Amino acid sequence: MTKHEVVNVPLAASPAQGIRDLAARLGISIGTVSRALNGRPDVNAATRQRVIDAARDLGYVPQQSGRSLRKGNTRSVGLLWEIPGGREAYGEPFFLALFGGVQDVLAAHDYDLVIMLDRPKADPLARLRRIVQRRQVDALILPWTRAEDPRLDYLAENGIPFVALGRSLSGGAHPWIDLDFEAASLFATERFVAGGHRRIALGVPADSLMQKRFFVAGYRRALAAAGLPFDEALVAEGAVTPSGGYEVAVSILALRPQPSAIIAIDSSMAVGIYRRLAELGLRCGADVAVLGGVHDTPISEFLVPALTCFSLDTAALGRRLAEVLLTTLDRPPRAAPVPPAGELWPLHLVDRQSDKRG
Amino acid sequence: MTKHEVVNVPLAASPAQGIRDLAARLGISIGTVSRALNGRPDVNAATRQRVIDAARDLGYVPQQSGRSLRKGNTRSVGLLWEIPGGREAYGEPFFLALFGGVQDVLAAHDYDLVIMLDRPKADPLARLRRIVQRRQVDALILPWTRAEDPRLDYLAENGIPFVALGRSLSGGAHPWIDLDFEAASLFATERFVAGGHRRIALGVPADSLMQKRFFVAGYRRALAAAGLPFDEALVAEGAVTPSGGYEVAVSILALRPQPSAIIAIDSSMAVGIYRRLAELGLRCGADVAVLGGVHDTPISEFLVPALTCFSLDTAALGRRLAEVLLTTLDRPPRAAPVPPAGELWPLHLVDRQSDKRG
DNA sequence: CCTAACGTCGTAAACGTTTACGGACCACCC
DNA sequence: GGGTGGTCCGTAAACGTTTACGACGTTAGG
Repeated sequence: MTKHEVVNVPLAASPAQGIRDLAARLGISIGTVSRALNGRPDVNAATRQRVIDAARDLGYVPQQSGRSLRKGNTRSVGLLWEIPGGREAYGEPFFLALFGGVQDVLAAHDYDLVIMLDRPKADPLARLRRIVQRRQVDALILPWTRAEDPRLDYLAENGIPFVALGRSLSGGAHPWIDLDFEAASLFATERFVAGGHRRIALGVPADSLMQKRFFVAGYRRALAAAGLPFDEALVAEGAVTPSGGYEVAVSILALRPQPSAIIAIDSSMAVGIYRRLAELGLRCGADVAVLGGVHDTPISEFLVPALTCFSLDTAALGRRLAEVLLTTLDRPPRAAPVPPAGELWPLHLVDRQSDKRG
Repeated sequence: MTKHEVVNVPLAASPAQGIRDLAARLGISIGTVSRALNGRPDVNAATRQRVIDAARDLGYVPQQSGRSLRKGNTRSVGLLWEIPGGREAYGEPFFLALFGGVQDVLAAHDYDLVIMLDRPKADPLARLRRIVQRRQVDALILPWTRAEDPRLDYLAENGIPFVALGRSLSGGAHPWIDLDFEAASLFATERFVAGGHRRIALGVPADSLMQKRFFVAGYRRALAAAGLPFDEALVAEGAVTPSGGYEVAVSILALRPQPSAIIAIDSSMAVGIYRRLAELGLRCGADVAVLGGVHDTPISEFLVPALTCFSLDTAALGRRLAEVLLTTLDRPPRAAPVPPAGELWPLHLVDRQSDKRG
């Protein structure tokens, strides 16, 4: 029995479980198989092709646990997403498009995106710590930072690469991407002032999200520039949901003199605002102008009247988040670290009917 | 230097990276540390407590890759979720509540839920295969089965435990949970017939989801029982989104004689239907009755008029999915296999205004 | 013809953990 | 005092993969 005969033996049909199996069937060593599949230079072109073909035919794919144990990384990026216990939750349509964008870029670089859900708990770091200590992911994406956000400090201390969606007061220098809520509310308020509105109300979330600060700041700047007084009662807090919008509208529309315009921070509040207006016999647009804030979800366009709101390319935002993460992740070990930078994304007004008299 | 002195040495403050570190600091072997942390019986109670305390203080958590390499499992359950490339996507509010329920039960059993996104591709099995072959998860949850669903066959062939959300024509016996769409549309149609409606239209998705079959089947049964003819033109197809609902309404309301009632399969179509009605000067309820199908999302309640639709405890459904999976997953290796069973969950009508004349 | 260089591949040692196995020690009972 | 049994713990071998290292054969250069 010569070597040639061994080599030409047809490969068995049953799937190969491990690299040893594959190597045995090809009559070569596991080291060569691994090198061939990993694109190392020191393997004969013909051998490499044989290995690749055999792996395809037998359905061999390296097992992740062995691979990451040896290499010390997982080639996956985590996204830890906190959802409240109740039935309503914030930002779903928005997030799906966002995650899709992240996924596309990561997949192109052979990274996996793993989304993990978390419930609000006494210790906000508990789950994050477990993920980091178990080394389940190589890097993290943190959606919606809060004003004081211990997650940022924790990740920075432990040297885990991450990118934050939103700015924060805590944490040192780290890459972030945020939407320019301040410019958006500034623009919206100026627009209403120019349209003759004098009492303009704001709908914002009740929690400590950074968004809220910036949104109110832009509003105040516009008022000040127009010489209008800032009335605390005009800033109403509620959940970023239809029911939250409803509550916001209830409190705002009970004020006297009644405000003539409402700017919500997020368009998901709009449905609730519309309902309250209808209950009071007020026409949206003609009697009270409504501007729907950020996120041009599929709903905005089909409401009656169609909702004027702010839009951005959500999938592009997701792609960019992934790209930023990859610049710190996929670089040679001894390369100079990239300075962490922030990006402020503009929001564009989608001009529809809900803010118009006609 | 006696043993006692070694034992009483205070533990260093820097975090322990591996089990060897922890063992060295405690002056015991790594085997004992592992046994202590894994709750094995053959370890002294005092020693166990020392180990647990030290692990807590030093922040030691076993690294996942080593653990799963040795044990042959990952203690995580995957959920592969296909999202279309466009901006709109189906069922987000519904899914978030569902996933939350899954997460809660899995976490209670010390399993991780990892959600992975996928784009529709030429080979619908590509991603699934990679996940299975890399052994990234121990089991899978498959949302929304199609009539012919190769994913089910693939998982069954490879012996991967899974539970499907929805029934299917393909695949052998496997556990599933489905919503009783047939009973729902039967009930809704009967209700409209009893209310005097004679031309009742249906809005269903364009793809091959099993839901659609059952939904149309219930509708036809109710019509037949009432002696009403089945008119194919009354079944309109569209995406399960506001814009899909709009398109469905456009085609339905152009029919002559005009239908007096519309039953959508999913409440997310309702916003688009409402808009089309408004454009035609028709009053929702008074002129055309609308029934919103499944999923009582936060939006349904706040639409004007409030949407009558079907509801179910989505979080409970998610919890049940996880429980079903765990019965096949968390049992001793040599126990008798549980016979795969299916569960059909009823849908309850939430009675609001959109289907009423008044 | 000797040496160096090169291309290709096999060998074996890691990575961090769990666990089968056996050994040390003690207590107990005939 | 010699078993016997039990408790507790250390040793070492896995799990599947990647990769440093060295070996082998060939070629080129002197």
